[in-house]
Amino acid sequence: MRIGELAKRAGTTTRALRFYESEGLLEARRTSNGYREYAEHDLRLVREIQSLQAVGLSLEDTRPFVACLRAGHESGDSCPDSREIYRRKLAEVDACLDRLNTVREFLVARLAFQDPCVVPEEIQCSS
Amino acid sequence: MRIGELAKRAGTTTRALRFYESEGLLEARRTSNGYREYAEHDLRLVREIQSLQAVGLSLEDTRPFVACLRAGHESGDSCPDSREIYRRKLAEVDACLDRLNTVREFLVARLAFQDPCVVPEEIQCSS
DNA sequence: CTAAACCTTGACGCTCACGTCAACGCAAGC
DNA sequence: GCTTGCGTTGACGTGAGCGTCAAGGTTTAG
Repeated sequence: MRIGELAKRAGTTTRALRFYESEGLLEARRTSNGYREYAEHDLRLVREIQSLQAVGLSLEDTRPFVACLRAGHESGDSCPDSREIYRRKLAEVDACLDRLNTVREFLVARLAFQDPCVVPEEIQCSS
Repeated sequence: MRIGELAKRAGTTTRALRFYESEGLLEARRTSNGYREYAEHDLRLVREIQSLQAVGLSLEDTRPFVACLRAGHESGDSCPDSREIYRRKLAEVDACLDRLNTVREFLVARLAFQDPCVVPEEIQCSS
């Protein structure tokens, strides 16, 4: 299958797929005219990347999962490196939740009363 | 006070202050040699901007607060526009909290078992 | 034969809040 | 007079994950 079909089946764009390749997440053999040719297996890889991005992992963080699938495992998160990423992300999420709860309380307080109030330190939770 | 002193007293940089000015958040009269000259009042404005950024508001969102202070109010969030920003932000934070809790449960589940699991839709909570 | 619909690489655009030069002027201490 | 440390404007860089041309080659349907 060529890049357009893979993109359509994965619900993404050719640009994204080329970007993944440039990042070393995806590989493709080339046909004689230089077109990329993908296998069914690659659809699985793309879907893995997408679902991980959906939970807020960076592309960088998806590497171990892709490698895990490439290594032949049935699921991308059955390898130690992948599970470590999960743990790191969980810690991040927990920290973010704490922070957002603090912010929430601050906002609620400011909306309820009009008293000056001490402000927390910094913020930059993403994902 | 000149820009360097204001930056130091506010714990920020001259670059940031010039940027605020370019965004219309801060104004300064100029001395004969072209140097910016700030009043004590401006320190208050900068602090307001900083504390709002600390709770995750964008610079754009700090405008009403700054305007409120400029209008002579004792606190930047005593004006309707400011309070509206608070409400919008609170809604954002709540949505983000929901999303992060979903993500958290997903991560915990994946770490606990190794079963395949349906993945949520999209993510992009910031602040 | 031609137009449409694919594919290729390369390169700039986007968001946000500045950081980091570059190249210069001004002021003060020695 | 020279250095040091202020200030000025302008312009490009940063990160993430692509979007969006640009300028071409290829394949297929009519």
